Amino acid sequence: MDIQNPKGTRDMLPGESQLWQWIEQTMREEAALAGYQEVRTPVFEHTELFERGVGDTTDIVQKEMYTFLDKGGRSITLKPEGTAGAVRALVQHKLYAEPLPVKMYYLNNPIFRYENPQHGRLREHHQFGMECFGVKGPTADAEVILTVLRILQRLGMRDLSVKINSIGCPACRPGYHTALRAHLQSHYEGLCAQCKDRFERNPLRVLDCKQQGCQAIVAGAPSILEYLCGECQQHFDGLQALLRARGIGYKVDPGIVRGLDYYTKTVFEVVMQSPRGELALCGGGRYDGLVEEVGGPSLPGVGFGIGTERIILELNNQGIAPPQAPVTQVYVASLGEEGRQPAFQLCMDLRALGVRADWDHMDRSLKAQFRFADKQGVSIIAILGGDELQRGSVQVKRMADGQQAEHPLEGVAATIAAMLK
RNA sequence: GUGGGUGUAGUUCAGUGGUUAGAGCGCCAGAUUGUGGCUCUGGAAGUCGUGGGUUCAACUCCCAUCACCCACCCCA
Repeated sequence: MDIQNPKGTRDMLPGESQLWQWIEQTMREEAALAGYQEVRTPVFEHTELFERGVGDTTDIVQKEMYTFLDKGGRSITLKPEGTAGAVRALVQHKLYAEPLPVKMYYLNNPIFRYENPQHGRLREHHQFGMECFGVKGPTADAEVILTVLRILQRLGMRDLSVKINSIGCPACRPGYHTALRAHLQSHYEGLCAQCKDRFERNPLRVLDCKQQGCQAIVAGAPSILEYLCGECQQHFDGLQALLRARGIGYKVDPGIVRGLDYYTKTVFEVVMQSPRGELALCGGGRYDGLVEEVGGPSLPGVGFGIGTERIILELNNQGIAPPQAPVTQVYVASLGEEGRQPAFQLCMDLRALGVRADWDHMDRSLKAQFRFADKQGVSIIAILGGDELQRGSVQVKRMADGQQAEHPLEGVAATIAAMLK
């Protein structure tokens, strides 16, 4: 029996849950402030959804999906990204018939990609994402970008950069493809093997090749921004005006292209400086053709996904920890057989008053109970010994200053609860 | 998928062929009668990742395998 979690997965242990819950609460609150409601879709979908939605020329679909046949012979795939499932739900349940826009978010959906694990890269990770459907103009683009920035800011992060780009639409991208191909064609021999392949399938992806030779060729390539049609240009200008109006220090980077085929017009990334260079924290953009591609009406959309494990990486890099609530506030120490039941009773009374209370389950010595309670960070210990029980009272000790007083057992739960305020 | 590194108590790590494998931290217990943090003392705890092989003898050398870390690739 191999007791080991599968490669590329991680356990979230009890000691980390406060961190996750703090992040999740921040996400929920900011999404709610922007009028987004939670959607939960299945962990797996029909493979075809991703082949059509994400695009079957992408690396994700070509080599990174967890795909298998179920017992009914259906081809099933574990979600490799968050948007397609949300779009499928929107189309299937005809949410677009509701007043527009339709705004939804998903919170820590597990995302699966079969890759070699590395720094900030797992086979199962978790994403928060927001999707806004039905808005053609750049206000929605700005809204989702600003919301993710607010979340990161509220978590206390500094020095994150926002990069935006426009990759055009079906009207203007072909013109750019032609121009880009023409440029790459004249330097074809200098391209790496992979880029020669990209040249055929998706020349845009040559732009973010890291090979030196390709970089040099790309440096001289035409920029997509010179080929945007009027509508795309106007959209991009509009987005930038909105970001500037909010004082967002973004950078236009014609090199960001994104690894999913569904994007149109706006694409963006929020990038962190890891010790080994840049790592994308958040990626997103506009996908005006996706709803239709999945079988719905022609409906524009824009959204992003952000990896929670990467947020945690960056929080650790920046030395940020959540406000810690003590696991236990009040510890009820008892001595011997006769103290056990009164301790249990007092503890339950405290819990009924909303106090995090616990007692000794381990039959430890009083000293050990104190040590244990102190390690839990409790602020009050109530002591039930033989002497106190005879007098119908209980000792209440405040850990911070060591002050201790005897109170009648009757009504002491309320007294303690009041002391915590 | 390709290449490099690592894998020894709960944890961080020492230990490179030869008795019962060690340390810090953590854990448990004690330091006079029923009281935490500091200190001192003691204790428990290890299939040396796993499986083969070489050898009189393997944590140590060789091979395979698994996992982790790093690079490429790509991305959250």
